[in-house]
Amino acid sequence: MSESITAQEGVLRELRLQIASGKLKPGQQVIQDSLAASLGVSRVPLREALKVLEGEGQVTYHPHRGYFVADLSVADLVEVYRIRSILEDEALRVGVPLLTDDDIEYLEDILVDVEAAAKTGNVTAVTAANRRFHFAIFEASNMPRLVRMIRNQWDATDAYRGVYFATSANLTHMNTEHRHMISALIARDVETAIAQQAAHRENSVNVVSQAINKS
Amino acid sequence: MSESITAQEGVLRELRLQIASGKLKPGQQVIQDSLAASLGVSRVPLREALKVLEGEGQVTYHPHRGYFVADLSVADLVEVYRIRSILEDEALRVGVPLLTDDDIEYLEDILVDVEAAAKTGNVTAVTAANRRFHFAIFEASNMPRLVRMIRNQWDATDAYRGVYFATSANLTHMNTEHRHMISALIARDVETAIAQQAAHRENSVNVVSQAINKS
DNA sequence: CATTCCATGATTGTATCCAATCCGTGGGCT
DNA sequence: AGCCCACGGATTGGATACAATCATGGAATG
Repeated sequence: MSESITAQEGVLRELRLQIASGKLKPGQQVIQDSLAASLGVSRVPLREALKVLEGEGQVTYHPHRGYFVADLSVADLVEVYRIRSILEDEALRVGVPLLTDDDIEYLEDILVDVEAAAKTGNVTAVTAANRRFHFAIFEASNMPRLVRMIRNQWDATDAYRGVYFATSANLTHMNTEHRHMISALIARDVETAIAQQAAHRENSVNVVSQAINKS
Repeated sequence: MSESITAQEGVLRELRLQIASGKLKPGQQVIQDSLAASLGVSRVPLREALKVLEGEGQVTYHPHRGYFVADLSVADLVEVYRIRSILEDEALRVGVPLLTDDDIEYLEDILVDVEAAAKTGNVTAVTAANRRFHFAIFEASNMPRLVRMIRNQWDATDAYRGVYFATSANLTHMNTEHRHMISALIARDVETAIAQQAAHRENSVNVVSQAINKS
């Protein structure tokens, strides 16, 4: 039998997808009645899922007026990336020295997935695999709270990330970065890993800030 | 007329108090029916408030089994304080140079409140004023997301903080620390401020870890 | 005696209903 | 015309009712 899941969890997953895919656009109000209906549930589990997203900063909430998909200002964007950088630096500083050879092997397996996905050009698959790669590294820190905070920051900009991985130049660039990163990890070279991760953020922030400026 | 507030907001405030005061003990299951009844609301707003607390790590949630007041392990505690330290360092590094003379004056006003509260020995008042002091500093960073993350980390250990401010020696110590801190702020001396804040955390972690070990 | 199974009560999950609030709109007044 | 207020539709907030799930304990079985 497939995993018995609560409606609320399913709703949460679906909402994340709709925000990341742009089906729910930044600034837009979430009309609970119609959204709940379109998801095939009542408003109760939907509202609980929205509370979770509110805590992550993916939506904002105004009492008696409802939930709105978060609309980041440039200042918000700068803050999110600054926070990402201090959190990710810490995760790498702690985690890289703890990497086992098995961990490295696992990371290389993920890289194979990423590159395979890149060949097919399936943007969703690339995005997911890229994420798995970076978070597998962060998780080596053994700091689950820290990793969750980093994940929240990534999610916060999902609505703007757009189609970065849709052009082959960007895909090639990503692969190069990943290869540099894994070399640093094999050498357990913390500082290079941190620098590499910073470069990765640099690309990301450029894509996202363009998306924000367009809107 | 006083602020019209939603039930859910009131419930959230009350839950925070009950967790911080130990009325809801770490590890204990939250029985929604009875708690909702004791708060005079139905389960719907209670559940939404619990979702918020779950996002902050104050309670844990197991589908179909319910919510439990978070019970920190020593490893969790270490992680929370490590995260606090990187977040607070950043807030000070950004915020201290931005402090205006007005800000400093405001901080001194708060310190007067803290010391007045200390004289009365009202633990709740001291705790609240102490918190106001530290967060007023953090807020100088103009990084609301960062400040919120720091606040979450403070909240995470509220259930264990106990009666630190109940002994006069500790109160005296706190006042001394605050005076050192404000000197550093007046001098816009980032590094000393960071060191002072680290010392403050050091006290805190000792208190909290004792509380965890007792349980 | 240990183990499995099921019945049962306790608790959570969700749908539905109604109340409270907000917001736009239009009529009346100056 | 411009302003104010009352009203009505749209939407959210919360209470209640019921369904789904889980945990407990005791009976049946080996």
